[in-house]
Amino acid sequence: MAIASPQEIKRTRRGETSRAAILSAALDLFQERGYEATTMRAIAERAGASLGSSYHYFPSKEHLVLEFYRHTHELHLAAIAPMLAREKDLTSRLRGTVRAVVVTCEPFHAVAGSIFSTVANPSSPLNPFGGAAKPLREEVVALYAEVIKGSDARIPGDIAEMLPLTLWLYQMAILYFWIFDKSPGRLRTLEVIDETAELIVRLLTLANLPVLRGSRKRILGLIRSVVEH
Amino acid sequence: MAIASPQEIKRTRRGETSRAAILSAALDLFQERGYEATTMRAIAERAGASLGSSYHYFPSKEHLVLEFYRHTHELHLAAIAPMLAREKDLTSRLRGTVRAVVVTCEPFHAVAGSIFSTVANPSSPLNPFGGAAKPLREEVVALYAEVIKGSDARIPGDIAEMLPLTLWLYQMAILYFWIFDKSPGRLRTLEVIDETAELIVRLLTLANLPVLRGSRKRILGLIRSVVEH
DNA sequence: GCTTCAACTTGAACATGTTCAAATTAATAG
DNA sequence: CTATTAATTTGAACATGTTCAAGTTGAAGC
Repeated sequence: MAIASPQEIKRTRRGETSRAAILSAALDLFQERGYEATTMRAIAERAGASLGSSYHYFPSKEHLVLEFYRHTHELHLAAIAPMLAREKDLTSRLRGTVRAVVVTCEPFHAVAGSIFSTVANPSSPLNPFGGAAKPLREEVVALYAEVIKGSDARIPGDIAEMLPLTLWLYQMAILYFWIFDKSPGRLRTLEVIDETAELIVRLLTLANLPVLRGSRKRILGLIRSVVEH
Repeated sequence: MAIASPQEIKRTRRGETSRAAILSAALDLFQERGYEATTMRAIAERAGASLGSSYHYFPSKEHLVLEFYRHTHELHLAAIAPMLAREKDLTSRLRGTVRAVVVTCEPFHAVAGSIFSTVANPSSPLNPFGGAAKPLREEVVALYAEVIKGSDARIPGDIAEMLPLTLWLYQMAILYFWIFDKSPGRLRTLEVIDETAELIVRLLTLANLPVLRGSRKRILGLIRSVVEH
C-alpha cells in the first residue's frame, strides 16, 4: 500500500544468502502456482526461512513481483542482443524485440494476468508510471531508444524524441493482448506483433506527408503533454 | 475469483430491501473511504445487515463495484442525453460524451485507481473483456455507436463498423489518464479530451486519402482480428 | 575473551475477504 | 391455523497479507 522507502538494506553475506533463497523460492512458486495461489508462507517455507524474514527483505508480496520483472527483463536483453547487433532494418528490429518479449514471458503466461492487474494499480509500488518500478520502465524505454538508434531508418527529431516511450507503451499493449491470447503457441500474438510492427514503421514514413504535418505536430504535442507530470 | 453464476436471485420484497441497503451502504463507503479501505464488515454494519447477508446478495466485494459502475453509467447517460439530442457535430458529440464521463466520475476519483486495477485483471469478473462486466461494456459501446449515428458526419462503412468499440477503448484510456491527473479541477484531462476528440475526427477525415488507404485497411483488419475471439 | 550493537530471525497477533452450516423468518399449501 | 419449504440471516471459522516486539547471531572494537 505505502510506497517503499528507498533505503537500501546493507547486505552482509548472511543476509544475501537469505534474500536470494527467498527470491528464488518466490520465482519458482509464482511459476508453479501463479501469483495469487502462492502464499507468503509457502515462499518462506520453501526458502527455509520464516514468514517474518521474508518481510525483512521484501516489503510486500508485490515487491517480489518487481524482482520477477527484473529477472525477465535480463532474459529479454540477453535474448535480443545478437539480433540487435546484426539487424539494421527498423521493422525487423522492432518485431524481433517485441517477439522476444512474449517468448521470454511465455513460461509466466499463467501468472501474467494477476501481475498485470497489480501493475496497473496507480497506488501499487509496481505501477510503472511512478514508484519502485520506474527505474525498470526507464531501462525498457532506453532499450527501445537503442532499437531505433541502431537502425538505418532516419526518424525526424521531433518524432524520435517521443518514439521510445511510445514503443514501450505499445509493448505494454501487446503484453495485455498476449495475456488473453488462448491460441496454440500464442500464435495470434505473434501475428499481431508482425502486423503492428510493420504498420508502425509505415506510419512513421507517412508522417512526413504534408497533409499529415498538422496532425503529426498535434499528436506529438499531445504525447509530450501527457508524459510530463 | 470464480465467475459469478448467472442465476438470478428471485427477489422478494424483504430481500430487495436488504440488497438495496447493502448496495447503498457500499456506494457511500466507497466514496467516503475508497475501495480498499472499505471493509465488507463496515458495509454490512452501515447497512444494518450481517456480514454473511452481504455475501448472500453479492458474491464478492468486486461485484459491489460492478453495481457501482452501473450506477455511474446511468448518471452518465442522463447527463449527456440533452446534448446528444441537440448536437449534430461529431467532434462536439464525442467531446461532450467523454467530458461527461470524467465529470460524472469525479466524486469517485479517489476510488478509481484501485477499481481500475481490479478491472484490468483478466481473471476478475469485472474485466470488461469477458465475465460479468461484458453486458455493461456492450452498453457503453452501443452508446458510442449512437454518438456516431446521431452526428452529421459521414463515416465509411468499414470504419463505422469498428469505431464504437475503438471509442470505448479510447474512453478507457482517457479514464486511466484521469486517474493520474492531479491538476486542479482535473483540467488537464479535459484539455486532453478536447484535443484528442478533435484529432480523432480529423484522422477519420484523412483516412479517405489515397495514400492512407492501405494503412487504413490494415488497421481495420487488425482491430477486427483483435476483437474477435 | 568480553562487550556491544546492528543485522537478522522468529512466530504470534491482527485485519479482512470469504465460506458455511445452522438458525430464523415468512410465505404458501392443506 | 398448522406444516412445510424456500428465502434470508447470522456469526463463527478459515486463509492469507502484513506488522511488530522480542529474541538470536555474529562481527568489530577493546
